[in-house]
This record gives sequence, C-alpha cells and structure tokens, in this order.
Amino acid sequence: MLQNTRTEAVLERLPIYYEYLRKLPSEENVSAPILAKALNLGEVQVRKDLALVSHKGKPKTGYEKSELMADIKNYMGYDQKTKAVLVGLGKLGSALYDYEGFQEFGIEIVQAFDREQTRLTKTMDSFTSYCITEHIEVGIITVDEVHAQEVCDLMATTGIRAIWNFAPVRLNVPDYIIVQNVNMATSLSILIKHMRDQIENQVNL
Amino acid sequence: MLQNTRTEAVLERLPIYYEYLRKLPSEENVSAPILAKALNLGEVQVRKDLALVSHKGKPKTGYEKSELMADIKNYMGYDQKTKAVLVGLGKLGSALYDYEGFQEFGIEIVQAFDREQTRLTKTMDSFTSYCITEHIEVGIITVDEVHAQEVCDLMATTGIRAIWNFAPVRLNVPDYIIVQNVNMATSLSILIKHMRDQIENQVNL
DNA sequence: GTTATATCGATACAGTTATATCGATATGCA
DNA sequence: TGCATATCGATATAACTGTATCGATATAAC
Repeated sequence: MLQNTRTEAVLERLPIYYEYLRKLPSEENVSAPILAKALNLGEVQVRKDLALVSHKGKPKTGYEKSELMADIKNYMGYDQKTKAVLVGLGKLGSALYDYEGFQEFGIEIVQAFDREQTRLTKTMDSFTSYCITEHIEVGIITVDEVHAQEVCDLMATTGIRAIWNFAPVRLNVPDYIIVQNVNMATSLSILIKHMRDQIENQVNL
Repeated sequence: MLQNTRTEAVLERLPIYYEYLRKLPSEENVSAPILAKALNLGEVQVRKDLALVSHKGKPKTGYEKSELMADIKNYMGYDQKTKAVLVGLGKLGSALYDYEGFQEFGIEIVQAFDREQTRLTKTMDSFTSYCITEHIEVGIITVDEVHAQEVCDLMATTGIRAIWNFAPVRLNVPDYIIVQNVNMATSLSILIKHMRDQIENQVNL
C-alpha cells in the first residue's frame, strides 16, 4: 500500500540503478543491500528508492532483475519515446547530436538546426513548422550566449515544453516550459573547489 | 562575526551569482533582493549565500559589485590556476578541449591524450610522466566506457586529485581522489521526467 | 516440517537545506 | 537634522533528504 512520497533526489538515483542493472552480466536477483554496496549508497536509501517504483521485492531474495528494470523504466518513462531538436551544431552540438546513449532512455534527437544549412542541419526558417508538425517536446540549445534567448523564444512558439540549455545564460521562459541549465565551466569549477577543500582538510589534521 | 556553516548547495549557486554579476553591464551596487529576483531564487537564501563569502553588505545599498565578485572569486578559488588534462579526443572530448569558458574560472585544459597521436594529442605513453612533471591536478575522461577504468587507474598513478568522468561507468578510485560523474543521457532523461510530470499535473487540475 | 536468517517495508530520528520573521542600521529624503 | 525605509545579519521555523531501527516474512538449510 502506502504511496511513498517522491523526492527530487530519487530521480537522480533511479537512472543510476537502471544503468547498473542494465550492464550487470548476470540475471540473478538483486537486493537493496547489493545495490547499495555496489554503488556506494545507503542500504535504506536504496530500499526506499526502489519502493517508489516497485513492490515486488521479497524478503531474503530481493528483486528480480528484469522486473525491477521494467518498473524503473516504466516509472521514469523510458518506454515513452521523446523527440528532441537541437539548435547550434558547433562542437558541443555535434557531439550531442551524434551521441548514441540517449536511445536507451527513449530519447531521440531527430533534427539539428543551425544558421547555415549543411548535410546534417536545416536552417532556422523551417524550425517552427518542423517542431509543430513533428510534435517536438524537447529543445536543446547549444548556440552561444548571445543567441540563446532568441532561440529560446522561438522554441516557446512551438509545442516544446522542456529546454536543455548549454549556453551560459539564464533564459526567460513562460511558466509551462521547464529549463535545465548545464554549464560545463561552473560544474568543473565546483569539482575543483571540492578538491581544494579536501586537500586543505588533509593538511590541517 | 559568526562563520556561516557551509552547505553543499551553496557551491552550486555561487558560480551563478558570479556569472550573473560578470555579465551585468552596469557597475551599480547589487543587493540580495535584486539577485534573488533576477535569478529566481529566494531572497533570504541569496543573502545567506553571500554572507558566506562576504561581510561587506550595507543596509539599503547592498554590495558593491566588483567587491562582491572578488569575494566570490576568492572563496571559490577562481584566481588559483588549475591545470587539467583530457583523455579521449572524440567529439565530446574535442568540444571540451576547445571550449573557452573554463578560462574565466582559472581552469586550463593544458593537454589532450588519445591512442593515436595527432596534431592536438599526445599518446598515452607519455601520460604519466607528463602529468607528474606538469603537476596536473585534474583529469577529464571522455573515452568510452570500456576504457574508462583503465584511464582512471593510470590517472591514479599521477598527482591527479580530481576526475571529471563522462563515461557511463562508476569508477573505482582511491579515497584521496574525488570523482564527478557526468551522464548526458540520464541528465536529459530527468528533465524529460519532470516535463511529463508537469504535463500530467496540469491535466489533473 | 521446522528453524534460522536475509531482506523487505515501515516508522522514528537526525541532518541538511530552504523559508519566514525581526531587530539593527546605513542611506535617501523631507 | 530627523524620519522613513530598504537591506542586512541573525534567529527561528518548516520542508526536504538521509540514516537507524524493528517487526514481518519468504526462502534456504537442516
């Protein structure tokens, strides 16, 4: 019974469990303690996370691997296909456009756009009509910071509901669109800050 | 007085304040409420975050922009130069290697390595000695998941203390090395999950 | 079949993070 | 010069997240 209340942090971990299970060679059952140990997480935390998506765990044996995977897949929506478009086919854009890892999660970047037309891209003229007729739900912005808001505004005129933004700008969007900002430089800088703190703590023992 | 206790989440926001301030055209003073409004954060939260790095805020006027930037810069260590090496010059690796945004945070990817030698890369033979003599502190892994652990092990034999890992594997590292995993596919899948939840909630009004 | 035990599911507690509130104070304005 | 007020800095509260504990139970071992 009892619907576990969902917390944001769980969403970050469910994909980790899923990826781990997917790559697990054996078909044996898995349990919360096993996952916890393998992924360096708390045993109770893993159990609670799994309880959110499945109630098929059995004492002593845990979960059946394929069943658990199916439950995570279902909860996270990996079985629902999602179409994304990408704007800005520079180095980073190309890397994402070619990346094959999205497929496993039901995601496909179906088309790239840029100012110049190439073998791979369409130009922005056709952007709006393409997104509408193809029912695109996700937009990926990999243009420079000067053009990001402009592209974002254009996306807002289509059916796009989520934007994955790699330009280092805070975008203004209507309420019904959600934005996830990714900033490579600041991410790395945070890692480095942690590193320096750790080094400092070691010195002050 | 009173040293504010630091929380993990602050480290994620300080770079956001910094970037915002850096791009702000005017040299006028900034206050916590102004930053909060501009970045869509809580006013108290911003104030507490800023209190961690600076005590130069004045009632009614807030902080002097350049002074606040300097304090964040100092706290986060952007003025300390950090050298990083990158292994795996595929699409993603190249994109990162060419990216100019790191500079602002004192970070430089000084050398790329790959199996094949090119104009841009060295081969792995010279990896260890290079890292040691150049005092490299940060390693970036952009090889495929099959080779990631191998590269990681090699990094552990040098002075590298932090690893930024883009391969979809959990790396085994000694305690003194910290790892930050970045997984493009799962990140996007989480955004999409949020999107679907939001859509669902709108339907169930 | 009986017993021992690993794991589940649930509840209670602790730690972390975000928000609300309030007095103190530096500035702008009458 | 004195008053009104925006913002700071601090404390208190609430929300979220993670960890510890315990009884219940399905399986394995005897």
